[in-house]
Amino acid sequence: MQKRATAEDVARAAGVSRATVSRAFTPSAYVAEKTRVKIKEAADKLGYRRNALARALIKNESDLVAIVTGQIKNMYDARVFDALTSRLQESQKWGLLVHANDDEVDRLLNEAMSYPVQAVIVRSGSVDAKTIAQCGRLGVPLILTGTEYSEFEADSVCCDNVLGARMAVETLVQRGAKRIAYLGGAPNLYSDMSRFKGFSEAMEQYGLTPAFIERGDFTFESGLEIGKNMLSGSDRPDAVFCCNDAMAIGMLNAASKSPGLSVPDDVAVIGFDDIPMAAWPCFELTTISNPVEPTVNAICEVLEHRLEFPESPRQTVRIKPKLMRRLTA
Amino acid sequence: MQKRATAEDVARAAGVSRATVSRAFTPSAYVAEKTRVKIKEAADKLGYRRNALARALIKNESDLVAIVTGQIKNMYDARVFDALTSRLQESQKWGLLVHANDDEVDRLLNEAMSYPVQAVIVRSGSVDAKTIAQCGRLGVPLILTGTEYSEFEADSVCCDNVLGARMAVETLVQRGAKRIAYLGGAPNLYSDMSRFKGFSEAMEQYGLTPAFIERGDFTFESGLEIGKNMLSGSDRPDAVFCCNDAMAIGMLNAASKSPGLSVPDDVAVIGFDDIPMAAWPCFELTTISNPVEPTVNAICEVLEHRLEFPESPRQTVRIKPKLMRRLTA
DNA sequence: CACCTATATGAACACGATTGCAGAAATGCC
DNA sequence: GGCATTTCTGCAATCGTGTTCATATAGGTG
Repeated sequence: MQKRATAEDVARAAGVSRATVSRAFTPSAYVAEKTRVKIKEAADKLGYRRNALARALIKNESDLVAIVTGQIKNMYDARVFDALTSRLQESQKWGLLVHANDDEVDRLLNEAMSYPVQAVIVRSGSVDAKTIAQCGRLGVPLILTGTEYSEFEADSVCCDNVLGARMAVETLVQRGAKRIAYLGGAPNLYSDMSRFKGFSEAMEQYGLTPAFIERGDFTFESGLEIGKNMLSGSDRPDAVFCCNDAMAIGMLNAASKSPGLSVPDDVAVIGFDDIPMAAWPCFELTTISNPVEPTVNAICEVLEHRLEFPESPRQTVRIKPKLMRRLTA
Repeated sequence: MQKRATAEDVARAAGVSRATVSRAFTPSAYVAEKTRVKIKEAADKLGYRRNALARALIKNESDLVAIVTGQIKNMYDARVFDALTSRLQESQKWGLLVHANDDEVDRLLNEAMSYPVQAVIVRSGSVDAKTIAQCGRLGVPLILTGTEYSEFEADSVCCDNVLGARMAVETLVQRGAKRIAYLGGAPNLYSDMSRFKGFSEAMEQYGLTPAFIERGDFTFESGLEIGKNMLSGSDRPDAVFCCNDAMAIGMLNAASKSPGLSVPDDVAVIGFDDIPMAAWPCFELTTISNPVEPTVNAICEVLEHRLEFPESPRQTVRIKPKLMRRLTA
């Protein structure tokens, strides 16, 4: 195994000083065109690349961005992640991956902070106040997405969940639903809290009380399981608002297993997110779209703004959800 | 925005030299216990973390591993990615994400090589000989997964696709299928090539000729579209081997849209991968499992072995597929 | 030719850490 | 106390690069 070629090696090969090699790779620097060509050739021959670590050390710009993500449980997470990393790369930033369950976020993020990342994007999991303070102390901006912590010094980008849930209830009410059920996720998660808030507000506004309030874990399986119970009794709801599409599709499956129960006439189902699967002909799920592109764009814009103006007041961007009307509601 | 505290700052605060601070954070070094405590306290107060970049520069161990991945199109990709990153972290390695379409892999990987990563794991996309040579020249081991390039100097970990496809054909033949169709992906992809090879070999062995040979793009939509055509004619197949589950589920949907066609009696369907969705009660897809855990474990073992013995001969690990018998075949 | 300016280059320091070497302090033994 | 040994600490060099400063060279002008 050979060692990486350094600027020193290139300098020797090209018969110049190390400083000149450095300049040959810096667009704005004074280097005679002839020298530059000579250096680039020598560099090519040796397979030289500038050492990003040494460079970052000096310039204090590592071009690294930590991306904190939990387990990717469904295609919605996958798509956001995908779009985000790809978009970051376009702005010459590299994602340093921190894969953590909720209870590990703090420990792992702390370890990752050994790398002087230029920002931390938290896509999931909860971050505690101490960690946030730590980021602040290290001068690393923090961007929270999919959640919102109004108490803390961090930017955030998030779907307007309250509005989305309201739209869902409205859609169900317009179909004539009276006994509407709520199927959420773990109540400590922001997405459950905020969607439940929108749901409750809208219900109250229409003078309705929830037929059921149940919580799963955002997976298909939990939607199916809870759905089976919910739809089997004589007091079954005539509509269900599910906090994400995976659970909604589980609910649809539960409905199709219940004999003599048709969707949407006997029970309407509406989801949240609009994953590609929702549009599949076997589901045709009506859902509230939580649009990926705008979210990712907003994240990157907030990031770039923050890097340029570190002291600017913190931002909270709310992405507007959109009703995707299909067959189930 | 404040600056990061450095070892110098801690040294001043604790009244010792920078060297001693460094030693306080090195488990095996000679430091008086009292001094170590004093230093740790000062470090805590200042929010000091060792700068991983400076450390990597000296020790020539960045603990970074480049992970090259294409677009995450389905849950199989997502699960592998998930498991891989999480597993890497357990061995104190950090993933540097390179998100690239097939035609960008070379360019982006080259850029990423500015960071002295300790290895490159390529999960998708094709890498050309020049890039592989470049990795070799930089002394960075390359691990290919999901593909195999026997010509190149790289380790690889891959499902035994030939065997898996054979098992699929066998399963269909045992049900009495005679007119078996093949639904693959782009023929330049290793997964299509190798699965087609296994399919063809098994068909020949049983004295059968393929009823259809079609290729989609590994998405649900392409399975649905091709399925509609394939199943509508009078010469329709009595069984279909699909190269992945997403297309197989598209095919199932096409079948359910074809009046009077029942699965598996009129047409059996078998997939590949065993994504969680395959087990959902609405699909119950029989499929060839391409197990995630063993794959990821193998990748990490190969990686660790390679880092410890850089000069050892290159390895090719084949992961054994497994038949998951459900209702569709 | 003398002089000035614009352009090229190299020497040297900086970034934040690790580590070999040597000297200082502490300890043990006679 | 004198001396050897062990434990601890600081100095200084090092990793690979960027950048300032000073100097050297080329080119133009009178």
